[in-house]
Amino acid sequence: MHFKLEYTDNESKARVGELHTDHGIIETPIFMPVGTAGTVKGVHQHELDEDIKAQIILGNTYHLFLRPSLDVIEPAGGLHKFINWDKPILTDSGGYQVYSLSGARKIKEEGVTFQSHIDGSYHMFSPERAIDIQRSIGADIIMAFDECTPYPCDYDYAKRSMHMTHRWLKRCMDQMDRTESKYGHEQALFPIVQGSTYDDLRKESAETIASHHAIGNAIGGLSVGEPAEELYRTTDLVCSILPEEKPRYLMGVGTPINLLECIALGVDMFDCVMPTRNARHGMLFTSEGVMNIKNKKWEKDFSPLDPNGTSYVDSAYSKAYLRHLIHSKEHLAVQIATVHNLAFYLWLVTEARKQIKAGTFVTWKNHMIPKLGNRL
RNA sequence: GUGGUUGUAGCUCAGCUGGUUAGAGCAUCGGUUUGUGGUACCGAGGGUCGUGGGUUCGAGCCCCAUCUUCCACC
Repeated sequence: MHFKLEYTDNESKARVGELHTDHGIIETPIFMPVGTAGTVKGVHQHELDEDIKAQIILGNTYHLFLRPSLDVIEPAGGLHKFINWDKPILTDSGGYQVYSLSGARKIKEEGVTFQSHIDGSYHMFSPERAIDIQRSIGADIIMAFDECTPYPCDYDYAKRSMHMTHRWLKRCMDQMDRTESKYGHEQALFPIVQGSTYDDLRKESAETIASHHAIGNAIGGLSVGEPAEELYRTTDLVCSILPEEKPRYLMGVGTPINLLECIALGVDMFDCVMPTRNARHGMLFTSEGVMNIKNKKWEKDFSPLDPNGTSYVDSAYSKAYLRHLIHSKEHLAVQIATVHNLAFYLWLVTEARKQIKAGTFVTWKNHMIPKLGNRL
């Protein structure tokens, strides 16, 4: 696997590149739809490919490990075959679940013991175990096992946690060296920068991560409730230290505005549950702003869902119809809204890519951001 | 016709022996959601307690009349 940096913007730190994997090329900047349990909720794999134009999707180690479990994924031939998706997959290591399931887990140097949310059974994830599981799942990009600290987080805790994440990274890398891919394609480990919102910790963490010369690097521990200015300041600082020639993945971000602002800071890859989760609750993202399709004002609006939208659902269905489906809790509502939101997110990053190559990115971004914040 | 039964928010219903501004679920309206424990969560609006009298310091609760729901009997 390798990354080819193709263009760098003159007016910002935005870049255009290609990440070559054994399952195909990912054109950056890219947004990666989240498919926690082996599915991007509500959409078919062929829709992901043909309508949404996703180039890579996420899976989740914690969730897939508990269900269906490796006993099913391994004999299936790995996650790609199991779910019928032959483009790249990235798996999160379960580090975020350690954070989000904070009620039912215990963190130690050796690893994390936690209780299954499904049947209450006890399990232990160590850095070594997280790598082994991700080998069995077979993702192209596998994430280091880290601790994602909450916001706010006191300095001493953030510092100790960051150092443990660094030690865990070393153990992840050693385990990568001791093992090999199970399904014949290359798997790359991305390490994760931590350090909460403390500049000196972020600097130290970014330098440590950079020193490992991984194929790509990730920024974690953000978009956990901090103000947008903190997100941008920290991302800017970390990007200035991470190597130019390697892809940068900002984990868990974000809103359409977050994406454009962070692309301008030099981020290449994003993932976020926002377009999929919010779709299920009736919030649609469009190039003219966000729309709560549940609102009464759409009741008799029979115009296309999004006249500027790129996916077939945007012209095939009306606002009034989607409102009706959402209110009726119909399954088709989830499908339409999710296809729309993901297609919009993919359009946004693809358009950003074009604008960077054309040298018009900053002008375009400044034109888009006020619109993206509108409430329709 | 007689006896009993019922009437409280748009809907289904709680409201203990009468005691502050009458509650819930659903529905409606609005908001939240950032490496997915999310068909989730938060908030708001909405009732002259069938109607009219009466008893009482005080009535959704007690009494009378009347209308209404359902049941049984003639």
